[in-house]
Formats: sequence, structure tokens, C-alpha cells
Amino acid sequence: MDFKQYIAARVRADLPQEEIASLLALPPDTAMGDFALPCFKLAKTLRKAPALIAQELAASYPTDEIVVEASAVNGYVNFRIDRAFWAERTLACIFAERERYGSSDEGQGRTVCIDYSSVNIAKPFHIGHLSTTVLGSALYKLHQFLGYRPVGINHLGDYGTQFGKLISAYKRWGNREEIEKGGLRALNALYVRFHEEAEKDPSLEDEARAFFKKIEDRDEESVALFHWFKDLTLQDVGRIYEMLDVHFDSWAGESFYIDKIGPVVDELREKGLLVESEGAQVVDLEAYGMPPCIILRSDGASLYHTRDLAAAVYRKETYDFYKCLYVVAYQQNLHFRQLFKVLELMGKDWAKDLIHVAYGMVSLEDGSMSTRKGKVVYLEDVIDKCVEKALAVIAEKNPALENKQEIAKTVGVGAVIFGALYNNKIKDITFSYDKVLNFEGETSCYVQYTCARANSVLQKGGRARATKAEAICPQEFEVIKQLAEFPATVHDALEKYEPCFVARYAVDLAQKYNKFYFDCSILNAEEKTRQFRLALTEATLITLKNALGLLGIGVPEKM
RNA sequence: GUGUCCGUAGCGCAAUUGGAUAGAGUGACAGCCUCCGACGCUGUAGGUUCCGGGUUCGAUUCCCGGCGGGCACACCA
Repeated sequence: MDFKQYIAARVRADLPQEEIASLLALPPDTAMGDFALPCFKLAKTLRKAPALIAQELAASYPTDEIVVEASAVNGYVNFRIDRAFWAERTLACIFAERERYGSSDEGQGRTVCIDYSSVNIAKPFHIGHLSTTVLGSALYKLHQFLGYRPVGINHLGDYGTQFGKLISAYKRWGNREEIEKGGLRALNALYVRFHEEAEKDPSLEDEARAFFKKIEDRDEESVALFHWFKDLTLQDVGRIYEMLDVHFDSWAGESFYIDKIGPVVDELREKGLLVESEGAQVVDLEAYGMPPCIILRSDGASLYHTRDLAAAVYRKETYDFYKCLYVVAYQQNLHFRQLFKVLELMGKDWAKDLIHVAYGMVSLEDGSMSTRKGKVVYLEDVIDKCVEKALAVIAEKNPALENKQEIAKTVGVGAVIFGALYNNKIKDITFSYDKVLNFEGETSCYVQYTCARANSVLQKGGRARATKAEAICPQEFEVIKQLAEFPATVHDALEKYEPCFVARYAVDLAQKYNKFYFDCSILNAEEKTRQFRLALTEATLITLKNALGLLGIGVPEKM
């Protein structure tokens, strides 16, 4: 229940409820109260000193069985909620909703397109792709949880000169068995070699362009090679997506939009937006403080912008989205500002519904990555090492455990996902094995361990439970308050496109539960208390599972 | 150079959108398994929130100016 609204409605009849509710904050210390009303803004309208207002409001507030106390301190009114009431409401809600606890129907079935991961064909999945993939996937799950209809789109990078380079390299130095055996990494080795050789012999670049032209002209051999490379890539990334629990509804990539570019270019021309500049066709954006947006190169070829324009129009026509998110690194801030502005100038009123969800970049400790130079850390290697580490820890601490391999996978993969989602998305990340392989402290492993501990308690304590308690101790109350906070956290995470809110929430809840666990005996408590504490334990487990689930992280029963 | 984002404890980060005494983690040091899972818990030390102005009852948060860094800036994506 919404205590802010409840309090605001009763503060004073002549003060607008909405304003009071928005002013209500949380006191820095629960000893002071559960909600606080700062009276400084009211001082202006009421023409009285804040401290005096606080005293009057506290004195006149009608306390009841829900809000049991209102006291004035330094210009704040602190309200205290009845703990047993709060606990009963919260636990009952969690047990009624279970794996749906925290969800809502606020999305009203509205469609939200989410463009994420968007891998390039023929390039192995490396840690640079991790953020967009897990961020996008978490946003997908969040939207689903809150009643939207998400459409996950993997906008494949399956068009461009790089495929000419690849074919050139394959025909010069590659062979079928080698690629079939070595997969994407072998293919990428050819790509790296191409760039090395092209440094010495620039004519290779022309050869590559010629091969790309052959693909466009539907040359049988070139197209067959292109499809083979594409299939290899999809197989390879498919394995990764499965491990990460990531899914897509559409794989329409750049090549899909080639025949949809013409109409968009025509429309730009008809609307008088296209001008010639240095031989290229551009939309002038100087009035908006941006460099021109190039639509057609001087040789007539389309560009990234052109394809994205066509894709945006297609998505609007196909899905009639309420919003369309682009989960792409902040490197491309200007690109999206230009893209959205051009659509706006075209008169698309839905341009305002396009959102660039920008996130920070990943680099290595010794500098940035480079696929061309082969200087990359492959995601599959990272996952393998994390799973290995998890397996080693289990072997050491819980050797009798069954299904070691499967549990190690859940823990190891969780560590990879969690590491990418724990901080604000705008932060840059310097990748290091030391960090991802550390399973202590604020990590998914910590949360999973807390779940395993809760599971163990529940197994020994039996299924009976009670949502009511006569007296609630501070440690129990901290857990209750945190549990009650989950739906609001999920809402905020979606509103700000910040899955890290959910990740941090899970750690906070686990910390509060562990504090409670150490200070309060559950199984040896007096019967009524014992039943209540078992309920608290189960509610915590349900909520932690829901939180990690939204991030794509599983929770083993034991570990 | 222009635009944009960022700067918080030794380190990597939080801070409920402007609220009361800036918080956890990690690393360091000191403790806790003959009590429900020690992948855990408790305690100590660690801060001029980059600097200088301004707005405000109140600024880590908003505005202006510096300093430092990331990114982008015409035919790559």
C-alpha cells in the first residue's frame, strides 16, 4: 500500500495531497521514523517558521492504527507506521503474487521495441558486446514484468564492405575445413590477416570492394559465402544467448532494409530536406548545432544513417510502437541525435518516442579492444573461466553437492551478467579477470548464497508460516521495509532504463536479511515468532529470485 | 577547437531526482564456526564530494567560470 498517499491525505485538509505526497521523504535513520515531511517549502505559503509548522502539523495529525506517531523535529514531521500492519500487508502481498511480486499492468499492453546486442556477422562475441546484450535483455524482462509488450530486435550488422574483405581473405588464405573446425575465431583470424596484408598491399581494399559489389549483384558464389558466414555467426552467438538467457523476436538486420531505403530517400527529397554537399546527399542540421547527416555517399551508396532511417520507419509501420529503445554505447550519441532530428524534420510525430539508451564503454587494462588487430577478450572465455572458478569454490566448500556442473554454470554466468549490470550504465568499465572472478561482497554470488541459506532454513523449518507478528524487532523491520520497496524499485528501474537499480536492490535485501539472520534465531525461536520469521525468510527468497530473474540470473536451491 | 558526458574514502562505486550525521563493498587491521550454510557476520581506520563563485532555509545533486579525463565531430558501423 502507498503510505505516502495515506499520510498526505490526512496531514491537513487545505494542503494539496499530491504536493504533500511528493514532499514526503525517508528519514536518514529509521529510529527517527518511517516517513518525513520537510516543512521548509510550506513556510513560504503558510508564512510561518518551518519548525512551528512541523509542530502544528504533528500535533494535529490524526494518528490511527496505521500511522501510529507523528512528531516534529527541526522543521520535519516524522511519521511512524505500525510495524505489524506493514509486515502483514507486505508478506500477504508477496505470498499472493509470488513470482509475480513486483509486477504490474502499468504498461497496458503497449508495444516497446528494444534494439539491443546487434552483433556483427563474422565477429566473435567479445566483452564489448556484453553491456548492450544484458542491458537490453534486462529492459526486455522489465517491460514484460510491468505489462508492456516488448519486441526484442537484434539489428544484425550483416551489410557492408567488411564482407568483401572477408571473402577476399577467405579465397586467398582460407579453406572450408579450417573454418568449420575453428568457427568464428578462425574466420576472424582471416579478417585480422586481411588488415595486416592490406597495409602492405592497398590493392586488396579494391578487391574487397569488388567482392562486396558481387554480393550486391547477387553473384552466386559470393552470396553463398556470405550466407555461410552468417549462419556460422548465428550458431556461435546463439550458444552465448542461451547461456545468458537472452532472447529476440526479430533478427532483421541491415541487409533486411536495403530494399526499404529507396522510399525513405525519395521522401526526404520530396520534402526538400535533401541537399547536395561535396558530392554527397545530406540533410543540413546546422540550425540544430549538428554536422550534416549524410544520406547517400558521393558514389550513391547508402550509409548507417540511411539504413537506420529505413529501420525506424519500418518498425513504426510494423509494430506501431509506443516507444522504441536503442541500447547502444554513448559513442554514438551524435548519430542518434541526428537520426531522431531527421525523422522529426520529416514530420514523423513519433520521433519523440525514439530513445537512445546510452551506456559506457568497455576497455582492457592495457587499452581499448580492436577486432581488426585481434586484440579482444572473448565473452565465451570469460564465462568459461567464471564457471570454472565457481566449480573450484564448490569443490572446496561444498564437495558433497549434487549437480555441481549445473550450479557452477548458474553462479558463473550470473557473475558475468551481474558485473555488467551493477553500476549505472553510463559508467565506463575497465575489464579485468580479477574483478569478474571475485565472488565476494556486492556480487550475484552473495545474493545467490543468501538464497541458498534461506532455502536451507525453510527446508528445516517446514512450510507453515504466519504473516502476523505481535512485536517486530528492528532487524525484521528492516527486511520488511526493503521487501515492500521492490515494486517501486522495479518501476524506477524501467523509468530510468537502469537495471542496476534492481541489482543494487537485491544486494541491499540480501544484506538486510543476513543481518536479521545473524541477530535473530529463526528455528529456535518461540513458535509464533518462528512462524513469522520463516514467512519473512520465504518472502525474501521469493523477492530475491524475482529480482535476479529480471536480470537474467538464476538461483540454485543449494550451492 | 566545438559539442557532449564524467570527476565522491587507497581502489572500483551508491546516495530515493534539492533534504537531517555523504553510504555499502573491496583492500588494510582486530574479532566471530561444540547455535539455523563462514561464498557469511561484527568492529576499527579511511572524506575540503576536483577548484572558485552563484541560486536556496538547505547543494554531491541546479546555474556560471576554471582544471582534469572519456567520447564524438562528412562519405566506417
